[in-house]
Amino acid sequence: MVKEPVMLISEFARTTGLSTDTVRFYVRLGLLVPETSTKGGRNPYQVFTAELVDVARIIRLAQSLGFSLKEIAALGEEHRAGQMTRQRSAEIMSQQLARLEEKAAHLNAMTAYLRAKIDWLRQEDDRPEPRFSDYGTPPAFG
Amino acid sequence: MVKEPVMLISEFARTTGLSTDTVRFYVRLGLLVPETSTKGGRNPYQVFTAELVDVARIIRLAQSLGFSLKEIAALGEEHRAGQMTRQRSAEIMSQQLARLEEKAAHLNAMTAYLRAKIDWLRQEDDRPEPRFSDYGTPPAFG
DNA sequence: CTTGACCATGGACTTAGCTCCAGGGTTATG
DNA sequence: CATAACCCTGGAGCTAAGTCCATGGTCAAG
Repeated sequence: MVKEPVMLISEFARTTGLSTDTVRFYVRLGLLVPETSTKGGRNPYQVFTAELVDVARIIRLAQSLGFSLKEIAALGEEHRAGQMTRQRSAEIMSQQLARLEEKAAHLNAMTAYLRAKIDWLRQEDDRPEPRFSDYGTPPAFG
Repeated sequence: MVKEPVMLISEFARTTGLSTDTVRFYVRLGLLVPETSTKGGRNPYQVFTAELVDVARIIRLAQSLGFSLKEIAALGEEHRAGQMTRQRSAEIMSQQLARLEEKAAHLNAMTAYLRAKIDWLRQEDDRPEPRFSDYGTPPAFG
């Protein structure tokens, strides 16, 4: 038996780089679901596992890629809510994956455009300035 | 001479899919810099060019990739502020490009993780569940 | 059994990014 | 010149995502 790292909120906050306030905030939103310690009396302490450290990292990453906490929560919600079959879980994750790939496409469009523009700027020539519309994803957002 | 499409705010809003309120908001933030019409008397009308339609698209795209309006504005600020050399512009854009590539790395990490997990879910085997920390970018955010 | 380090709750406050008026000017049309 | 259809400014209000107390309970050390 390897000892699973288990910690209280402030240590968890330190290891994830979040503030305790933010951690509690995420717990309220259901993004993080810590266990309940027997300690703490009427207001029991929350205990966080190593797994939750991973979850926290995913949350921050997803967030930095433009997903809202609500969207991120939805994922975990469904995961815990129903005792889903592995198949169902896989389906949901595939949808999530599709959204990531969409973002990747947008990213590639912007990257290509920027590259072209940088290139254009570096050459002292008189080709026409690159236009974003030529590199873009068609006019669809979300 | 091809007629550059020039429009007033409501048409611009329609073609970009933004609300006029949002457009005005962006103008206030300096994200969009329309020209000033001679019409409108004391409160002159703003006129928007096709170029700005492109800018609006870039803004929305960048935003969907997790850039804040402030970050997006900073880009354009510097662009307009100094009469920059092409070299300088290229440098700034290269930095921007680096940020995009960083995001791309994050995206790839998440994508790889999700794929692994989906795969794991679909196989009814008993390999260990994939851990995000094995796919991730090291613990650095921003 | 006191003291310092934690923990919890609840609520007020902040910033970003919009959205929604109200009030008033301008313009094109008949 | 009336009237609809625009335009402008200014300010209030809203949601998301935190942040910042104040207040009070719990625990471990000495």
